[in-house]
Order: sequence, then structure tokens, then C-alpha cells
Amino acid sequence: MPSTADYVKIADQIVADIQSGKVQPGDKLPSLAEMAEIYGVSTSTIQMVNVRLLALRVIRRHQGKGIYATDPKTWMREP
Amino acid sequence: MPSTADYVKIADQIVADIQSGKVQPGDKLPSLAEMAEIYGVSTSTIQMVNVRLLALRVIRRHQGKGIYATDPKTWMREP
DNA sequence: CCACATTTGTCCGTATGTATC
DNA sequence: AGATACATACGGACAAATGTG
Repeated sequence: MPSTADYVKIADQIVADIQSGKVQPGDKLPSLAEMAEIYGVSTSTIQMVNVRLLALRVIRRHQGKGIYATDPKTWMREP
Repeated sequence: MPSTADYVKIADQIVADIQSGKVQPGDKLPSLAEMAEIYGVSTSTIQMVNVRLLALRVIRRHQGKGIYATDPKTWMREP
């Protein structure tokens, strides 16, 4: 049984939080350091989460400001 | 002008190579070490490329074997 | 305008694990 | 058993953007 990687699990969790409305589009997510603390991983792992979520357009990053949730309507989806 | 990151440029180039037919679905891509050599970056950067391309389903990775191109018809796309 | 702290952005090197050949 | 190759995670270094004082 191939267990899912931490960075995929964390990314999926964030996706679920936005889809459920727990996190609203435009909301600022915790900082890199805070997320590393929350999920018990390094900031490097959180960066992989961000690369994944950015490719899917689930988040937008603004250097020096923060990371923000987008509208699920704009997400990438299967063909 | 925001300069694009290396890992995004490399990922986009691989996407273009598949879309143009230069790389066919099912083709094996160069190994991590070879790609790092080809593009003049570290294997860590190539891993970021893979995280991005995997999220978009442009590649499939098979541990111990290699990395393979998928059919563009199965890629993620905008809504 | 300048100095500083905070935060994200990118890249690198390394260690360890797992799958394949 | 050994070599090769991908998979994941970590820590560090430096840059760039922002906000505050």
C-alpha cells in the first residue's frame, strides 16, 4: 500500500477546506512558518504544497504579503 | 517584469514538447540526474518541476523505473 | 528617504526510503 | 546482492516584496 505523501495530504486538506467554505475565496492563509508548525513539517514541505496548489490555481501567492485562497470556480479540473 | 522561475520555465517547456508531439504520450523522459544536467539546475529543482507537472497530470512517475509523458487529453485545464 | 522586521520565492545539497532491474 | 532511479523530507542561503516606524 503506497501511503500518500505529506505534501499531497496537506494540499488536499486545504482544497477541502476551501470547497467546504471553511476557508473563503480571498482569505489569507497562515504564513509558511505557521503552516509548518500547524502540520508538523518543515517549511520546505509547505513549499511543495504551494507549488502543487499554485499549479491547480487553488492559491495565489503574494511575495511579502501572504498566500490567499482563490475561487473554486477558477480551479483547474479534469477534461 | 516578474521573471519566471526556472522550475516553471522547465515545466512549461516539457508541456510544450508534449503538445507539439516532439514527446509522445508514453515516452520516457530523461532521468532526474539527466534533466538536472540538461537544464543546468539541481535535482531539487527538477523535483519541483515534477510536483508541478504531476499536479497537472502531464507526467506519471514510476518509482525505480522512470518518468513518462501522458496524453494531453487527460491533462487538467481551465474551467 | 531610510532602516528594519516579516513573509514569500527560488534554489541548492543532503539524507533516507522504496521500487525496479 | 548490487546498481540505478525515483520519492519524500529536511535545513540552509539568499533574494524580493511588503509594511512599519
